[in-house]
Amino acid sequence: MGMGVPHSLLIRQIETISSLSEGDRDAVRRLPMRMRRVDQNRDIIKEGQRAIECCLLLSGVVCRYKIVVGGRQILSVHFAGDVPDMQNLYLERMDHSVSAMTAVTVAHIAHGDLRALALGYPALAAAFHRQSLVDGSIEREWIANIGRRLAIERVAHLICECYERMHALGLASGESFQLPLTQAELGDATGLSTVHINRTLQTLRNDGLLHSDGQVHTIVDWKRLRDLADFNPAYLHLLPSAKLADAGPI
Amino acid sequence: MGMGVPHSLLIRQIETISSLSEGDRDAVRRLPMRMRRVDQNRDIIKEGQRAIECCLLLSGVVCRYKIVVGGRQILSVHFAGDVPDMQNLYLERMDHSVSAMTAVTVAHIAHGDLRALALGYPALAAAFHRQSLVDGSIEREWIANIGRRLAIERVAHLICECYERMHALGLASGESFQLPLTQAELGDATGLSTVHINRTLQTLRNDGLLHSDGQVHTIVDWKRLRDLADFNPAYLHLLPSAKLADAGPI
DNA sequence: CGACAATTTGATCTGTCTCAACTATGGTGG
DNA sequence: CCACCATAGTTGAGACAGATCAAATTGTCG
Repeated sequence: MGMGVPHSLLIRQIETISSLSEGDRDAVRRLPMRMRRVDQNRDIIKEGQRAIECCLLLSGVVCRYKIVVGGRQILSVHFAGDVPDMQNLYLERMDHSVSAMTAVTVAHIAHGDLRALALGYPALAAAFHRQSLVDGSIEREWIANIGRRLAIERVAHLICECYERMHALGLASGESFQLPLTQAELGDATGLSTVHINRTLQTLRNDGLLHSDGQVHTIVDWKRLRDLADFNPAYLHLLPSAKLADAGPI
Repeated sequence: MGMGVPHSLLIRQIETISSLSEGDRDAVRRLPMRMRRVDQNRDIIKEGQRAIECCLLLSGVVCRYKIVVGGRQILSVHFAGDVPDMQNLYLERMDHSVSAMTAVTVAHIAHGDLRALALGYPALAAAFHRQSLVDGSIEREWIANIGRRLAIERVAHLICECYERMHALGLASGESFQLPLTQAELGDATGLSTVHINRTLQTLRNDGLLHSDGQVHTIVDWKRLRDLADFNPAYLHLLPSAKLADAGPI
């Protein structure tokens, strides 16, 4: 009860975008959590359902997605430490589904406990609010990415974003990182077909920007990749302490 | 002091998605507001700026947008009663710009006053939070719209959304409504070119779904338009009292 | 080894873009 | 009051990014 690894993970995540006092951190450490394991490709919660708890991702990767007539659209990707369904704290019904892209472990936190926390600790209420605003900011960047960029720029941008966010969460270091998405899933995230993702990754590799081998991606030329993607990490609203150095790791 | 039209407008907007008590409404009525007029096509706030106040839209239409190498991408459209920049209550820097699509009047509300309100009235804090979550929900639907739907479906979906939202705000009644966007702006909102918007609107008209004449759009066959667009208004998270009847106005 | 999922390749097709010209439409100043 | 100009809408022709379809290849795991 309390003080566990899950609580530290949550605190770490919150502190990538908000500052907390020791009292705030202690309050988070007292949050009751219920662990659960979810298999790969299983939905954690489905569109239309109503939820009574949020889920903190402890390990693995999940995505949020919608099914429309044109196929599946992935809306966001989340890593260990993220709370992908913070939104249903104040919206009764899910307007999208959350799915495990790998086998994952999650910690469920009751809405009641989170709301009580928000009432007693305004800084945490603001941090939760801020968290959902950052999610919104990332969603807006995805709108622009899908709406106005070419395939190669879209893919490069998604890679840059995941790279930067995983660094902030301590899930990547150096120029290689593991992003467990299939090419079909990369397509669903960027609004492209699987075949075109395949060809686009080959182009990125031939151009000497990125080397992708299965789920392991190696940044070959960060500066040129960033320029191609038109990637400006400001929209992630990371605190300075969580950012990559400007010049990047290369 | 207070009790003005702007305050009623804000209350009406909040009540399309959250329930308030009389005490909450009174607190909103005491909010100090500073009116301002903005010309068409002027930015109200620009990407990168830091803001110390939110703006409540009193009349006219504004959009949020980003400029990327591929052009401009409109991220959302807002009508009288909306607070398009609720987000910068907890994020220092704008990650996008807000622009007046028509001549508009706005009421600025200081962040300090809003934060004080949120502290004293938890229901309002939740309503503000809920507001930004609904904005996020709409953004996610736009991702799916742009990423996975054909041009004609995208345009139809945007029209359905604006129609439904304007009804909820009391800005439209019957089957005709005025949406003051040029075809170029419709293109920027849907990730399409101006020329293709033009042809798509003609197709919608020839198919007997929608008749657009300048900025006045007339729903000719709501059911078929909704079906084509794959439009399900659940993502707007409107309270029952603000919804269109299921069958729609036709 | 067999089976199944993921990746890769080739060929063809098609939505949508781009470019360019032309036509309303409306506002402004001479 | 009209000539002018800017803005928005319309049309046509051609180009191209990316989709689709189908098959082959590779990888993975029981």
